[in-house]
Order: sequence, then C-alpha cells, then structure tokens
Amino acid sequence: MTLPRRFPDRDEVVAVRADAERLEPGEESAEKRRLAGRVLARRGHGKLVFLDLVDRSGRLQILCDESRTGTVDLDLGDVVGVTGSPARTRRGEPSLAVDALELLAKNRRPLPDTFHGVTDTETRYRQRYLDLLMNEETRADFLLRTRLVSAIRRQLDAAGFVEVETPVLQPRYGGAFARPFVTHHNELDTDLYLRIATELYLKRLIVGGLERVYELGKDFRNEGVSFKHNPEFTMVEWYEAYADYEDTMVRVEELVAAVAREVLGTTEVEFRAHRLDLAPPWRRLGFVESLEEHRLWTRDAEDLERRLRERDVDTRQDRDWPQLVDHAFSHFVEPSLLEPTIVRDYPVEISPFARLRDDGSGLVERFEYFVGGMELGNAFTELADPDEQAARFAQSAAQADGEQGDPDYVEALAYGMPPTGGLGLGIDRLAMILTGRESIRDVILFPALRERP
RNA sequence: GGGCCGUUAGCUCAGCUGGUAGAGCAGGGGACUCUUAAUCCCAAGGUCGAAGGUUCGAAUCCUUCACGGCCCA
Repeated sequence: MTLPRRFPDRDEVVAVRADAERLEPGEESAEKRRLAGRVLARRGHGKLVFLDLVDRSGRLQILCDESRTGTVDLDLGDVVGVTGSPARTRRGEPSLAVDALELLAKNRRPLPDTFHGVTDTETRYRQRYLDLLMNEETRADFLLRTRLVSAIRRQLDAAGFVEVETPVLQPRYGGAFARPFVTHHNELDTDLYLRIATELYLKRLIVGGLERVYELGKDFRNEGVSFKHNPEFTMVEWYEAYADYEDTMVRVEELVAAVAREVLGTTEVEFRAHRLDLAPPWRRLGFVESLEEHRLWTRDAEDLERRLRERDVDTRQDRDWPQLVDHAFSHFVEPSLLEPTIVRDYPVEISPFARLRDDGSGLVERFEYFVGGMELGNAFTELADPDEQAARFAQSAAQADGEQGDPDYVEALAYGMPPTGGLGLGIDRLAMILTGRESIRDVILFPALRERP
C-alpha cells in the first residue's frame, strides 16, 4: 500500500469546529474544508460511521456516510486526511460531514485504553508519544511550556536584550555549585565539561560591551534526580550592564508576571494545593532574618551544627559552614516560601560572584526567589573587581565542592566590567508552577530514566 | 545511599487466609444510517517484572536482583 506524501491545504480542527458550531442541528454547510489527524474514537453504526479526529488544536467528530465516502476501513490510531463540510448532527454535535477520506499513516499497534489513556508513569515517560497522543492534558502542558519559552524570549528581546550562544563544552566549569559531566575531545586530547551554568561566559560578553545579553538553554549537573531535579535542565540567564540586584528583582517579578499573563491569562496559579499569585511586588525577606526566625543564624560552624542536631537534622554530610548554612536554609526556610518570595542579602561565603554590600555585614547583594516552596532562580549585583574575584575563587577552592576558579574569567574582569545585574531562572520549574505539575518529569518531554533492562 | 509502595493481556485494573489466571477497552470476525466511554453476537489474547527458595501445589509466602513511584539523605 502506497501512502500519500502530503496532504496540503489543511484546516485546523479548532477552526472547523467553530464553523460547525454556528449551524443548526441537522444542518450542513455548503463550504468544503480539509482536516488531517489521528482517529481516536470510532462509533460504527452500519453504513454510518462516527469517528473522532484529533489534531494539535483539538478534537472533532467526523461523520462518514458510507454511501458518500465508500467503505471506511480504519483502526483506532490511524492518521487520516478528510475533505467535507462543517455540519451538526441531529443531536447537535459539531462535526465534519465527510465526502472523501484517505489514509495517511497506518497504526500497527493496539492503542492504549481510549477511556483511561496511559497512566503508568514509566510508559508516559519512556513512550511520551503515547502520552501526548492519548492524554489531552499532557499535550496542553507541553504546548504551554513552548509558549512560556517564547514569551520569555519575547519579553527579553523587547527589553533590549540580545540572545547569544556560549559553549556547552567548557575547559573549566563554574557559575554554580554542582558536579559536572566530563567528556573528552579526541583531537584536542583534552577533557571538557558540560556546562553547569552559562554565567562566566555571559559576563565576558558584558565586558565585551554587549550590554544586555541572555542565553536560554540546557545546563547539565551530575547529581541526583528528584521531583525538582533532572540532570539536564533548561535555564535562562541574563546580564544587564548598569543595573544592580534591586533593578533585577523588579525585572524578574515583572517578567514572570507578564509571562504568566501571556500563557495563562492570569497571574494566579495553583501549585501543590495552594493558590498563589505571581503578580508583583513579591515579598522580600532577608536571608539572615529568615534563619533568625528559626534561631539558626550563626557564622560559627560548630554552633550551627549543634543547633541543627538539636532539631534532629542529620548533618553528617555537611563538611563546613557553607554546607551547614545551606542545609539549614533549604530544610527550614525554603519549603515555607509558598507565595513568591525574594530572599536577599546572602553571606559572602556562599556567594563567590556577588558584590559585597557597603555596610560591612559580610553579606552580598544577592537574591534567590522562591515559589511554591521551590527555588526558581538566583541573582546578584555582579562582582566586577578582578582582585577580589581572584581572592573569592581562592577562598571557594578551599571549601567543600567549591568553585575551582577560572583565571581567564578573572583576566576578562581586569579589562573592566561595568556594574551589572545578572540572573538565572529555571525554566522547568517555572513550567511546573504554571502547569501545576508537581514533578519536573511532567514538564520535560523525555526525562532522565535508567535504561530499560 | 536508606525506608516504604508498586510491577498480572497492547492499555486500565480485579484476583481473599496458597488450590485449574479474570473483566472492561483496544485488536480479529459479524450485525446495525444520528452515535459520542455507542450497542449486540462470536472467537482469540498471559514467561503473573526476573532468578532462586519453601510447599503435594505459588500470581499469592520468603530471598536476591531489575525497573518505576513516594518519602528521607
């Protein structure tokens, strides 16, 4: 059987449905329209066959009178192209009354249960095409994610940012605390790392005078998998010359709200059974104050460890103060940050790229922002002084899993980086918030799984 | 890495204190010109995740492993 190579001049299901809805029950339009899609239901009635046709835009009943179309010999899951007229059945169902029907692709496997769809999580992830085919919500969520990504680009482009591409394969990794994936370049005979962040390259472009840059793409972190972690994930980072972290706070809360309005039509979302409003201004909370509320703010490692143990926290994995304070924050503060919250002014010891405040507090101009008890991103007034950056790298290298340092980056700073506000935003997590999905695997088309045995 | 739960037909699920593996949908054959989880009739469909063990007898009990999920780290 030779199948057609093309099916031109196709209309969308949603458009034909709108035409059909304007008709009276029993009426058929004189117009001719063409549709193509997947047959996902069949209700045979002798020489009259009702099929449900699904394309990306929606679902519509098509009505095949075999005295008009000839014999309809189809299985569920076949892809067909049809020509016919918008119509409404006597019962009032919007339909397309078909004149001609051609098979465009044959389904050779039984389709999953057409009523329950595919619910087995493993099948949904490993055979995402079945999930997309059978589950309308899945299709809607991934289309939402696509609109989210283009809305972010549109917002940043409109604000005068230029989108750039920096290396995924890097001789040094940096810009975040994370273990990298390592690979090898044969010709250069050198190990390379898959980037854990785009930060250090983007700031080189600020030194280079591009003024407002962003990059939206994959980062890779060789760490655990959880409801909010996938080893490869999508992040947008932007850097804005002549701005500080206060400017950046306003920019991110406005951007997230604008994006939500664009893709959802509202800033109100429901996540983990909480109604949340993404509209600015977001709540501001000092990092130190957030820990003081739990009587967990101290810069003394032994003291902090003792206080954590009193609260039955297992600190055996924490090797120094930076890890302890991070543990304290993520255990006691982060889960409580449901409404959008900006946590600001972090200790310098855990912030190697942020500029110090002028008040001698040992805190830096850095904020992280949280929604639904989950970190969405991280931002600073960038540290521009090359000597201090070199000193921070040295300090960080002495810490457990700290930054390894990047002399080329320090050299770039020596040429003078303008005052700069920079930010990272986790796209997958924002997609979780906007779709209400509680697992990152439900907003990544092909999430990381073990190889099937 | 640890704890708990799950894995039975293509899919969604039953299967009791161990006693001959079931249903619905899908797929096959047939009837039916307004159905919409269409309906009706017929036939078919299984390495019960894998490997061991206990037992006269294991989908069921035990052990190990694999994969997935949730929680903790």
